[in-house]
Amino acid sequence: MSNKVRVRLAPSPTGYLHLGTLRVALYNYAFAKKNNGSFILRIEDTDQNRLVSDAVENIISTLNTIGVEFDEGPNKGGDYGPYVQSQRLDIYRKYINELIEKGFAYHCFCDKETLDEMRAQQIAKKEDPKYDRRCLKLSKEEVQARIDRGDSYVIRLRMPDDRVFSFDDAIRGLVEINSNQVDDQVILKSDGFPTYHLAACVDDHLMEITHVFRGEEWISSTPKHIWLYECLGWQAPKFVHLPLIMNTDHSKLSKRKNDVSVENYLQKGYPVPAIINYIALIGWHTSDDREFFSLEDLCQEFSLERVNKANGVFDIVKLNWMAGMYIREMSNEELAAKCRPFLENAGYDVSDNRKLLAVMDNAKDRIYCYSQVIEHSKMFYEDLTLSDEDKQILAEEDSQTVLRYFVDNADSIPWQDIEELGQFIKAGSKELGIKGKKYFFPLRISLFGSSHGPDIPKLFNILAREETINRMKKYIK
RNA sequence: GACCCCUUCGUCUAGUGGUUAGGACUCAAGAUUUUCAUUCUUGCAACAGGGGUUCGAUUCCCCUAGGGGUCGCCA
Repeated sequence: MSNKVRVRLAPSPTGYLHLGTLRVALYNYAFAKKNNGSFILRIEDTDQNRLVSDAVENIISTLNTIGVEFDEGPNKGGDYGPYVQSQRLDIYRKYINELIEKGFAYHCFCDKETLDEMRAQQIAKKEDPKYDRRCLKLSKEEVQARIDRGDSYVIRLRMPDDRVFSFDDAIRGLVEINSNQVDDQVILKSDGFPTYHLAACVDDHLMEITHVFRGEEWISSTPKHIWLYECLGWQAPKFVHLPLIMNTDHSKLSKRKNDVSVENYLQKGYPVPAIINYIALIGWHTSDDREFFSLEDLCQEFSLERVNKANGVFDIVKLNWMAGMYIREMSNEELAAKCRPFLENAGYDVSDNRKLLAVMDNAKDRIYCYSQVIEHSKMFYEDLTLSDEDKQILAEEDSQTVLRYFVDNADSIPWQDIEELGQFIKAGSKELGIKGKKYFFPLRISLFGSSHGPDIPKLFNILAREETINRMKKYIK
């Protein structure tokens, strides 16, 4: 076996790509790149009841748009396939049989009701709920008889008694757990599918995975996995238990309290690099004050030593700030390309490229995701709806004078240049002897639909001559 | 409840046996701007508590507390 680093992302297709899974993917990917290793995608679809039909598709396509590339995987191929667990059932069966033969695993015929009752009794007696191994006492003949009879059964892993399992976690260091705390885990379900524990261990070994990145919720079942490797005569990989991402109230990040699927953020039009950057920073940081990292930066800078131990709160406010920073860094052309689908979807005619770019320039400072471009551009593409208060302002004599002034001087307005527009507009104020709100409100209201908004010269520039004059004329009595 | 993991501003974090404990987000104030947004400046705000070890602990050790995770034929 080579020493080459091999890591895998092993999502179960029970939903769209989760923020937590994204972070594991990012760390895996960066770790692989940094160490010249391989990154593998493996689909863990052993729970047939919770499958979501288009989840695999979503997970792969989302990972693609994020930009993490796999060296091996379901639609990619590789020497260790298949990369979908439901296609590896015979492999698992083989090792399960081996475990049974060696006495490390046994048949269990207890049904759900029996187990529930057993647990209830144990809890009542203040004991730790654990399978009491009643089926372990069954003789070979009894077991065979019940199988022949067609009784439904599962296979359980027999954990050793009173043995301390310890492992050197890459993030936490030495972790020790006594086997007495660990249940005889079901490794083969009655539907013939293995559970995560068996499937993941077998696959990680067969696929020569060197580092297992996963959330810290797996720490307490790690003894099962170590034991499994031992029973099969295999060497366990290095475990890398990552801290969890939490809701603001410090509960485990959940659908109920946050948008947890990456899809949500993609749909809203958060810049992909911002999503990557923000998520990577929950639980990882360099030793300096830097906080902007591209995927490439991450691949260069990432190290396990700098992954935090403590859970991290997902703070949408900071994500929004960071996303806004990425948008402000974009050129108007880039932003237009990203926003175009949203604008077209809203039914706006964005064929005038000059106008589109000017609208983008204005929106850039005000949004943190592309979908928000609508609320900051609708006043340039739709007819304005004015409040009664604003209508009154426009009806005032000074307002009328201001509007008429610009309509009458349309020919001499320097429409192309914001600087010159500014000067022209200032000069108008002097000439009319109207200044401050009296001067600027009618302009902004008639052109923009609100007394608060972009600079007047920008408004002129965005709308250009024809539309500016038309909008003003509309409110001249 | 048992076991395991964790603990620096509200949040993400940097950091060291001796620092005014640093940065970022948020918030507040100010500047710029006719207004809004952006930008800039300043400010508020943390070493969970108690014992040790030490000349000296935020930093090392122990205990307590708090938070989180696990205890499924889910992953």
